[in-house]
Amino acid sequence: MSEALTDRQQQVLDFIQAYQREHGVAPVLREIQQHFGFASPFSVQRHVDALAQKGALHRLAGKARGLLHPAHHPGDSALIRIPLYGIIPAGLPTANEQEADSHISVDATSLGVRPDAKLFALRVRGDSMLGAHIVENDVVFLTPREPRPRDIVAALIDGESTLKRFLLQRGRPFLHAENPRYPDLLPATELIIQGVMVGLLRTGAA
Amino acid sequence: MSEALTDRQQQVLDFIQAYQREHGVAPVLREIQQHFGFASPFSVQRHVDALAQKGALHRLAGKARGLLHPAHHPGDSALIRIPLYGIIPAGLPTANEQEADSHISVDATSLGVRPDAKLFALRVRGDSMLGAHIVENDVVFLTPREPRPRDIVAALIDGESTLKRFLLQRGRPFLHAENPRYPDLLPATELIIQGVMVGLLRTGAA
DNA sequence: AAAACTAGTGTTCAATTGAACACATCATGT
DNA sequence: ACATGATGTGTTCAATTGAACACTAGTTTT
Repeated sequence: MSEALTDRQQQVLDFIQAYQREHGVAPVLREIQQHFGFASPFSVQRHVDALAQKGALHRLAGKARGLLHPAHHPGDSALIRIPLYGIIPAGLPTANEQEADSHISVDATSLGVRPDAKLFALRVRGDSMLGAHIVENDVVFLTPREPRPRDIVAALIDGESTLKRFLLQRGRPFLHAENPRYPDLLPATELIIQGVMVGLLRTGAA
Repeated sequence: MSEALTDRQQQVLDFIQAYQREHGVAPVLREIQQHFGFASPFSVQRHVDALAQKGALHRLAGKARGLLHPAHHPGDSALIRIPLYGIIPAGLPTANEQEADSHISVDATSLGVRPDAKLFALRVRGDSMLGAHIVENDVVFLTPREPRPRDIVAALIDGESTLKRFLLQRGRPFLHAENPRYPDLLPATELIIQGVMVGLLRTGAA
């Protein structure tokens, strides 16, 4: 479907990509013109037209800076900025992202979540979820929502948040630590479920 | 440092964010105006000015669609784009990122690597590294460099890349699968080490 | 040699779009 | 009462910027 690009077209495409990364917005036709030293904006115009026709570029006709990389497509490369808490404070960490220790940026599609998902992250302490292959210092991504059975959740127990697996037994919710050294079942009533695990990031090797 | 936003300013900021996600470019002042039903573009202008002054928004003065999220800042978020391969082909996957299945964007600091690090990613097949708490469908991040003892490496064995732990025994390099069901030691000579694991991303819960 | 394609020049026009000013309203606090 | 600030209206201006046309030149294809 997408025909091969000519050398010049590839160069223009590369420049647009680089410009977007550096400035956060698409370049204007005249900026491309300047970069290549063209004497006329029309040269750029036709290269861009060609790129759009070959599907290598999506553009918003008539709109300023409407050059969009297919890769940078709506939704596609939507980065989400996830606040990382050492210990999740009591209450839901919704509004005040300021108090986060730091932030992690990941693109939504790689994490398999919606681009507008409200996530927060928690650094794992201890080995209570070793059986689920979650080790100390792992960073788990969580989203506040109602847990479903077998979800891994962050629950607030004794003022500290802990990772547990959310289970149903005889129709009643329980929390289960995936490590035989920990109490097997805790009644999940009266407990605050802060979030459901949707992903994990580990740095370094094991 | 950043003062509190008024209700209206927050609404405007939210709209800009939503618009960017949906269209890939920032909205134009008049588009914001329409969305809120303002009769005058100047209202928007002052909200945006206020947002910029409070640091909630970065803008390119005079440029069309120059409304930038601080999160989307240039330089600030040293994002690295990591090509994800299903199966790493023979040879080092350096230049041709084009053949990657997809890309994952993560900020370098969160991964604990240098911003100019050349990484690639590999989706884990099988359970050969279960002992290191790496499970099927995990995505491991690797960098091409000389392995050190106890590093987890991707090695090319029989035309397929496999994760193993790199060990020294009696001064000689060996590869070790962290799973008793797999052959314990393989001589690491004559094998191509494609990369050393520097991180891991898991989507979904366990 | 003719046709087709890529690349570029010079120029013009109009739509898009950011910026500015003066004035009005409402709430808040002094 | 008075000042202050947030919010909104109407209007005007100028810079930014995409789109178009006519013409030239080199290369490849037919």
